[in-house]
Amino acid sequence: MIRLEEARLATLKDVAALAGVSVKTVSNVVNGYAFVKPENRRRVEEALTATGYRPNIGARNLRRGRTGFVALVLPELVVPYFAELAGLVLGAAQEQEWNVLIEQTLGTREGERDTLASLGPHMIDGAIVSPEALEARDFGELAPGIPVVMLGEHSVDLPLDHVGIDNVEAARVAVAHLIGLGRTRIAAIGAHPHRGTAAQRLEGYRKALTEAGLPVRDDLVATALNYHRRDGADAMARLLAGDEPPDAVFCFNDLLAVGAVRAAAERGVRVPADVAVVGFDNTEEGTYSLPSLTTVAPDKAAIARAAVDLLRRRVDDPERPPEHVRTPFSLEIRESTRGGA
Amino acid sequence: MIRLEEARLATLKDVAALAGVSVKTVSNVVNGYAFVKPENRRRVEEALTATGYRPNIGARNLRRGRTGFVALVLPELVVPYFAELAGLVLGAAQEQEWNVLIEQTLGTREGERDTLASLGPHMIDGAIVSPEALEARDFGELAPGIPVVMLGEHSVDLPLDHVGIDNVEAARVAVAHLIGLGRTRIAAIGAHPHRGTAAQRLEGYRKALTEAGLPVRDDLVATALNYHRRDGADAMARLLAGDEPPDAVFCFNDLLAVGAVRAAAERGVRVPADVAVVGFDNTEEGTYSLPSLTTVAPDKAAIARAAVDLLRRRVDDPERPPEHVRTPFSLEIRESTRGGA
DNA sequence: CGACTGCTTTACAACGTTGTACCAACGATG
DNA sequence: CATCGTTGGTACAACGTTGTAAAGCAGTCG
Repeated sequence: MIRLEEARLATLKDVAALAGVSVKTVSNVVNGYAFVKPENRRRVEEALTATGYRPNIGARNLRRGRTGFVALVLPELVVPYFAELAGLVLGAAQEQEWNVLIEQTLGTREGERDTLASLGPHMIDGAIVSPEALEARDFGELAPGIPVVMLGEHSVDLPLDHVGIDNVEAARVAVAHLIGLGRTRIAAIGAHPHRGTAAQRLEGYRKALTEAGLPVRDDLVATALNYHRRDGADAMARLLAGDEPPDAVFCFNDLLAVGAVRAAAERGVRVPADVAVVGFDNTEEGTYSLPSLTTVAPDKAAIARAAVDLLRRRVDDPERPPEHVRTPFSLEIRESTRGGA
Repeated sequence: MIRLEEARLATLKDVAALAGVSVKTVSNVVNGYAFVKPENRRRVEEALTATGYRPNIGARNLRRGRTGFVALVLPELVVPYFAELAGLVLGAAQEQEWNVLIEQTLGTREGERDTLASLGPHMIDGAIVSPEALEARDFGELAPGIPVVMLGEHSVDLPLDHVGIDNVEAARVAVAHLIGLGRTRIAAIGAHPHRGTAAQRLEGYRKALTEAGLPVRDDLVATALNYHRRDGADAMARLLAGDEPPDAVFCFNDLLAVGAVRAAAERGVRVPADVAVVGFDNTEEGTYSLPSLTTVAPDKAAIARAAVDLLRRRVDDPERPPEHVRTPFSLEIRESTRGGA
């Protein structure tokens, strides 16, 4: 049963020798060029399967000037939203015959800059970037002219393609839902000095309160420097320790919400009876948590698809004007804002 | 402020022309060759920064016969264990100057085979594979001689490098913990016909019961064809509907455990009072869930590091005998098996 | 002073692929 | 019969890089 594999992989040259034609003819067959004599085509195809030929992508790309790789630059895979999104982007990219290089920036400006710098310009055809702390000048690090699609909101106002939901409106809807439940001391968790999405969600939060004639109280806006469960728990603990603790909390992502729920439970504060909680991202974790999470649900599949489509079009035509795609979202109402346990 | 970027990226030739030396001398400087006259080195370095030269990875790899890419083949990024692991592998690979190509197989044999086949042999230096349904013959799809490191247990007995914890022992420890709480009707969730790890964890489960003189009852072993939250919930529902419902459950991963806890809660069954629950993987989700999850905690960082190290050594010396690395684990005891709510 | 040694640099080929230019048949057209 | 367009095929160069071999130039030794 021991089978000696040929040490070297077959190249066009090997196939050509076996089929008795020129290298270029084999290349033509491989690339589906029309004008090849049927007889020769057959011979080449036989030789192709006989040798188990696989094209050398590197060499092909060197010649063609394309790499077949795109980078997906995101903060952290351990954040379920990004893990889910990455999975969907992987799928969408596969349809474009693109391989995806996932790069983690860890959410810091340093990390984002290093990543952009390290992505050799020759390495990728383009990049899908989900920035957290990126600023305009950081884009100088990207190789000149690399096609980029941005995900989520970004404060930097660059002429780049962009995909995202209407964060202001989504936040407004979420908070309006809480107001509709009769809650009046509604807190927000997730304010952040440098994050574009944070600013927008905060704006939506304020808008909803104002529209309902409720005061916007600074002591009910909790900052979170990261968006992990721990940060949500810490923020909730601070809010609950205040003089007038909130009766509802709008968290800027599901992880913060999970942490907030946990912190509440640890203090004997019931969700939703004492505090209603809304999250953001509709990660699967929130549908099984106790209580399950009411959350803003962006259409992640649509985001992934749109991002890859946009990148494809940008790569094919670098001169086209930048496009902004708004993807839909919905509000998933679950136990954390409902009567149920 | 408009800056025209040069259309073409600088190549060694451009740098050489600017510095007034040969292409090879520039290459030597770039690669840190020792014997370059200081004067020339200085000139080259100036030209290097002046042109903003970045090596063309594709061309370099074509020449060197290495690609600088490794594939990480895993079932699904939405499974937190794999997301966490992927993040760690990304970090470890970065230290080896490797770029990581993440491929999702979706846990099916088809997916795993397609993935292996699509990874052009020229595309990667090696692969780290976390198989779920893979069988021995599928490895024929991998290009002959591609270095592979396997993660987790695999039933296929191939001469491959391998990293994983002692699943039998880990499962035994987990179940022994439940027995130590005085539980006697201990169920298992996660049996699977084709999964190597499932078989091993089941063996550990049986071993612990037998050692304690408890009967192994087939009606307390629940199959899960996937390891998602939904599968855990379904399995738990089936168990609770039985004649003698369990007073403890050992789940083969944390997602199953989360689903099981949810299903119990929906039926008014208290965790841990009525049913104690143990998970596996120590995902962060389990530390914030209500109740928090007692779980087997593999050292994921150690796994990632070992996998990358092993792959590096295999790439450097394809002839070395396969190595099996056992990474440590611990049992994290939390609320789901403790007195607390 | 010739030969050897060690440093420094260069020209050239090669990795595997594809675009360009060109050549050779062939049948159809003038 | 000369010409032309179509079809089928090939040789060569080039993408950007690095290994090899070899050459130039010191200085040193016998």
